[in-house]
Amino acid sequence: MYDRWVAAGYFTADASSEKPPFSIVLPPPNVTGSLHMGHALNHTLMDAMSRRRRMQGYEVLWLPGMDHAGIATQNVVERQLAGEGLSRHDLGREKFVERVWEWKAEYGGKILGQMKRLGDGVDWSRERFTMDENLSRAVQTVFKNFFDAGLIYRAERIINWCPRCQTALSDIEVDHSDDDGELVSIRYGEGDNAIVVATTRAETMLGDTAVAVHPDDERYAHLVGTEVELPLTGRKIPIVADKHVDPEFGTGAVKVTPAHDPNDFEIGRRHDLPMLTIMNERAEITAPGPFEGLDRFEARPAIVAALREQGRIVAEKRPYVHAVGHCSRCDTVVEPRLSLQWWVKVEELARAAGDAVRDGRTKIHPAELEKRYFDWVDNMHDWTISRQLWWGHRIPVWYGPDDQVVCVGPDEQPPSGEGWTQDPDVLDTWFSSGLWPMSTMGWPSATADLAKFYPTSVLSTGYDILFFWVVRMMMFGVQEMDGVQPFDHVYLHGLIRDANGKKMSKSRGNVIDPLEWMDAYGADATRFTLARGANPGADMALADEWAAGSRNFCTKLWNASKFAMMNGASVAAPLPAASELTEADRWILGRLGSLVSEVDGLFEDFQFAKVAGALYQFTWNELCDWYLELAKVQLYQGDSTRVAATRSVLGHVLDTVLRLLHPFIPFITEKLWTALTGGESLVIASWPTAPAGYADTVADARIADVQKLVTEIRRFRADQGLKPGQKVAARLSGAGFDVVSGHDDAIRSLVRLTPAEPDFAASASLEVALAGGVAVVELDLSGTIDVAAERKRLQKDLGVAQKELAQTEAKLGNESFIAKAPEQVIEKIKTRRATAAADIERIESRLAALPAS
RNA sequence: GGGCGCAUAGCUCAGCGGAAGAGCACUCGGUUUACACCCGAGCGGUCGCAGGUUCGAACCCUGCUGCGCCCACCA
Repeated sequence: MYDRWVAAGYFTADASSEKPPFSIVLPPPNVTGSLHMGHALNHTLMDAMSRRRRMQGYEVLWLPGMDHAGIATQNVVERQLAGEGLSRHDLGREKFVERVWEWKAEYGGKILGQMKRLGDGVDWSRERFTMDENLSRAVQTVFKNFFDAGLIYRAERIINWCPRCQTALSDIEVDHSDDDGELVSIRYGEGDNAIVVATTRAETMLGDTAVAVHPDDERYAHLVGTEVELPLTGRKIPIVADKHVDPEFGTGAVKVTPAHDPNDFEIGRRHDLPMLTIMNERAEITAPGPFEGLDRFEARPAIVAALREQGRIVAEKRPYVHAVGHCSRCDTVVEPRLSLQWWVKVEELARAAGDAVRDGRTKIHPAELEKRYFDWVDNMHDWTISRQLWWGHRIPVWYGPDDQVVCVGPDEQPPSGEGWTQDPDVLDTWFSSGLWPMSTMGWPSATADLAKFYPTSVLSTGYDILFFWVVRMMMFGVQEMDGVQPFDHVYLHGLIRDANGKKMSKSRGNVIDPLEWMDAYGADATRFTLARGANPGADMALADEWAAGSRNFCTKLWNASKFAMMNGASVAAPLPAASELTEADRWILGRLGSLVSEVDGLFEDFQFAKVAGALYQFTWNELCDWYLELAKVQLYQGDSTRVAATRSVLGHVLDTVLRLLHPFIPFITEKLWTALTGGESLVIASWPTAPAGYADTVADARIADVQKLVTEIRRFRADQGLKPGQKVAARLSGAGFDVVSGHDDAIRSLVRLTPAEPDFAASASLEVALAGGVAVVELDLSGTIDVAAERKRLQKDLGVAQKELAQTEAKLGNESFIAKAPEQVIEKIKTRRATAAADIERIESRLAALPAS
């Protein structure tokens, strides 16, 4: 079925169309990735939005693609090489990159096949990859533009370095965790001049170029400006005063290693200290001496031991838990490292990205998350964009023989001649994925796609990615598209958790695989489950039961449709006029109209869980539980006109429900709808509008009374221990019944009541308060009535009514309430009091009339 | 350490100023001619705790407790 949709071109967008555009770019999954529940959720919602818009007559573009995922992909291929006993250096850069492309061709993009299984209606003719030629061109263009505008610069800074991946990491590629460390106190200097510092990183002391204390710290005031001898090195280093130092922590004196610690780097800059690098890119000690060549974690105990030998350790090691950064890819402890990197100056860009939301050009849903967006945008640090990898977009900068630096635009020739070399680094993956909404549509060329579909309508993603991806797209888009935001709406869904509310993760082993769910429950049920849980910005806990419930719903829909079609449901004839229909017909059509409006409103508000809930409720509780049952009476006992009308109503209601459900449940609805209507495909069918002219408050009230009467009789039967199928003779009467007497057949059929014969002798009776008055139901229980059960029931009802009376009287007796409450509220409470009083009277007389048990 | 959010029926969640709701689970009853992946009936909550505002608070304010997420350079 999916292949037929694709082949028919339903998902292929036409940029020259006259229809209004609706566009979504798929957040590109990593080329190494496979479908997890978070994807399944997001894809379901994007698919639902785009399917609905397509049915509404929009020209829909849902553009798919993948991210080259620099570090992740390079790691995968390097691991593969390691299996062959090779490293990337054995192959060399060019061969290695070739190898990555081969890997991509063979194993990459597994997720795309999984998307088809889910039913994603994406435009496959426009599939993109961040390393595609045009996307690379976009990257180069932006780099050049930023470079020329001074928004990109090269600087030596302390950066997070992964000694295993051998690359710089951006802030977001570093995970912090509280690790156990040991704080050791080391005495620098001798005698009166001595000062004790505390550190968890003793090995960096070889690179110390100062000791810092707080300017107001009187303990050390006399030492500021003097020098101490750095143990093990014989170097003299100054003691400086810096407000960064916390006098309360440790000894109040801190060793300063500007080349290996971000804080110390800042202190070093403030005091113009030398930046002494003592570790190489593999985090091995390079300082000459006995420790040279040792790994940082070997050097630490070695240096502590050497210091102890000299009597420099003044306090024993003390366990200390502190936050330590880890590489998000390989979990190696990050090493701060002084290095020359390319940076994006974010201040202006971030402000513009913030303004786009402040001005309402881009709306974030749910709006509460705007606060987080502003927090992030207003406090952004400059962004390190160079990565010491081979897989990615190479930095388009060439260095010449006389320290020349040339940035090469996409249509320019790199400088040639002796001594020119290109920067060996590649760009951060987010640099290219941040251009996604533009680059996928052909930017920097002025393409038809760009004209038609940019800015995109909605960006849908998890709130966890708001900061690093959404913000970047906003910065790039606003900057490069003359201030036009990349999307009108940002919808943020929650995170998926397991049944215990824990985050799903491979290490916890609590991951639910959407593919397994699709095997077990079907793609439709999987999608519907996710939709039912999608409250904006709120996390959802998943369990198999939810999927089973959705599967049951799909089965219910199937059975109900089958039943309707077996009974001739059809859309061949137009819906008869309201005057030719029964109250039951008008009721369901009126409810259907409300449902359509409700669903539309909720969809516009990104309230997917509520859309799904409303459809579930209507289909199961109104259509199946009531209308189909009422329709049976019309179909089996009605005349030919009645039968034809009922078939038409059934057909139209079912038709509309299938259309409304299609965005969430595409496969089953397509199958049922084409069978019902003979139409080509529901994918290109029109979105329903509320059937006009059928809403009927009188019919609604009548059916509500029928429902109440039926429910009460059922309750009575259950209390009396009657078997559901057992037929009981009954006489129905009373003012309340007179109003709904037109539904006599339906009521009797729903509660298995047979007509009262001439010799009818009631042994039990029941009074039901309806909107139209009290209905009296007299039943022949052949003389046997469970008086105890009946008394119990009546007493329970009496208790409820008495409580209600007491509550309402207390309220109405409250002078302040009467003085200040709005009129409608008081009226409502008066009505409640009257109803309660009448109920009490009725129930009491019933109780009095009961024979003693 | 800073910021944000959440605490409502056994579970997952709606409701966010005027009568405590849904689905699932549970109990009871069912050979009702679409469906047992079903039908019907029922049980189940001083809305985390303590104050305050209000005629009225699950809903607004303050504090506390417990979770969760994001950010973060306290050696």
